Amino acid sequence: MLVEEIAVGSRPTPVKLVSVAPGLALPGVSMNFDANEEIFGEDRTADFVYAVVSGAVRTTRLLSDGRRQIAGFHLPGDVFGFERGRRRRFSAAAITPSEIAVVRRSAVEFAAERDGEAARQLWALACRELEILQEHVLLLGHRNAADRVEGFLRQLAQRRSSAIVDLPMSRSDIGDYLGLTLETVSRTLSQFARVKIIAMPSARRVVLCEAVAA
Amino acid sequence: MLVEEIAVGSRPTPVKLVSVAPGLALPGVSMNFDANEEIFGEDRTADFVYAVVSGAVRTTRLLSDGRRQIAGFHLPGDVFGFERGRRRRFSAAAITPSEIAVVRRSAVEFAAERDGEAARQLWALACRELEILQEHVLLLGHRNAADRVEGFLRQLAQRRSSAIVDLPMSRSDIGDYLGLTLETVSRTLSQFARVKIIAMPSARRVVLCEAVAA
DNA sequence: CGAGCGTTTGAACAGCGTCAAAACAAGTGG
DNA sequence: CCACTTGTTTTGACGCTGTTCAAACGCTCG
Repeated sequence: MLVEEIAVGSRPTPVKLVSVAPGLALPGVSMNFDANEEIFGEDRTADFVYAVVSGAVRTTRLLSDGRRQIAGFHLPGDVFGFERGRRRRFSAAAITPSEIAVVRRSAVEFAAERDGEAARQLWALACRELEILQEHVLLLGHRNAADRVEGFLRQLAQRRSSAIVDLPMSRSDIGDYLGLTLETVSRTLSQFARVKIIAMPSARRVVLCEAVAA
Repeated sequence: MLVEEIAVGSRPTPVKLVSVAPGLALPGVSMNFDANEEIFGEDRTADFVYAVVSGAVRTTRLLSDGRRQIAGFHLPGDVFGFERGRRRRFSAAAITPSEIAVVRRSAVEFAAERDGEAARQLWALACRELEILQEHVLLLGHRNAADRVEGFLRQLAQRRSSAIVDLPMSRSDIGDYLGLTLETVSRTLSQFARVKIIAMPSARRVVLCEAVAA
């Protein structure tokens, strides 16, 4: 049965309709992943599509120089794992313990062909991912560390619609996302706190002051 | 009539079916743009979708520090100008004299809802754009200039399926695409030529040696 | 309480950005 | 055909910013 075919992850619930996006329910399962547990690996066959229910996920690629680049952070409501070809071009792992909705790719394609509204929804989802990726490119385009980190915090705040930003990911993750070292990220955050651009009640929580939150 | 509503560009052909992608023809017009002519501007209403027939296009965003980031280069066969919201989040301009197929957005959405195959094609197009953007993020993730420029040349060669790469864009464009200055791009290319990684018959043409083309 | 991991901070170095000038290419008009 | 203009590309010198290497600090959990 389906739940057996999904090798990774643990304790899948039985197949039923899972909500991939508001107004788009597809047959799939909900699975739980531990922190740092791999969801799928590079070069594996891409038979499933995923939606974050709770927690946080990172998609990464190993670079030629041995470093890893984080292609994206995926938060509740985001989908990931779309692929044109048969193989994965990135690997994905849970950052914190996460609940993930898993839908068979063929089920998605089936729905897209049958149901015009579903096709529209899927297209809108892909466009949303496109926009998020475009914003990521803009972040990386900034030449200095301060602008990148500030933009990163802004984006998180905007996606969460809150000036209080929880950082599920480590400094190293943020660095690999922004093309910086973890030390530079740490230093920049400390400096922001020193000049009162942000408050840092703990290392994994940031509060943006009004001027930045805008 | 439609051709009047499209303000920018010149000499639009009458409305007919234009090929947006292999196997996807939609009602639209073909237009010609001069080098550096704007196709659409930031914050304008996003009523059209575009496909490059010939030439080359850049999509850009003005950054807070006054610099501009190039979000993507669009070559023949690429589509651009997809938008979820009503307004453009980037501006687009022709790099060289270009022929562009222009399709009304409502026509695209109409086709997507009616025709399952068209919806599939559109989804595939969006996924393709996603993949190109992901590769762009990977480029920008590299910490040194040499790796970024090398990756850039590799991508162009791969998209063109040729070791001979024509660069329609200026050094400044490449810099804004890679998050580098035009001087660094120029220096890096010169260095590549010096150590015979590439040959540069002219400033706008690069030939990759076998070891790099792979 | 101690072990282990993530974070912070420091000091020295290297690479890229900045500023500036020269070389080059392409087009214009005498 | 050549002098002149304009825009792009190349190259040089210098300073700053982020990386690198290293050590100390502070959580969290056994």
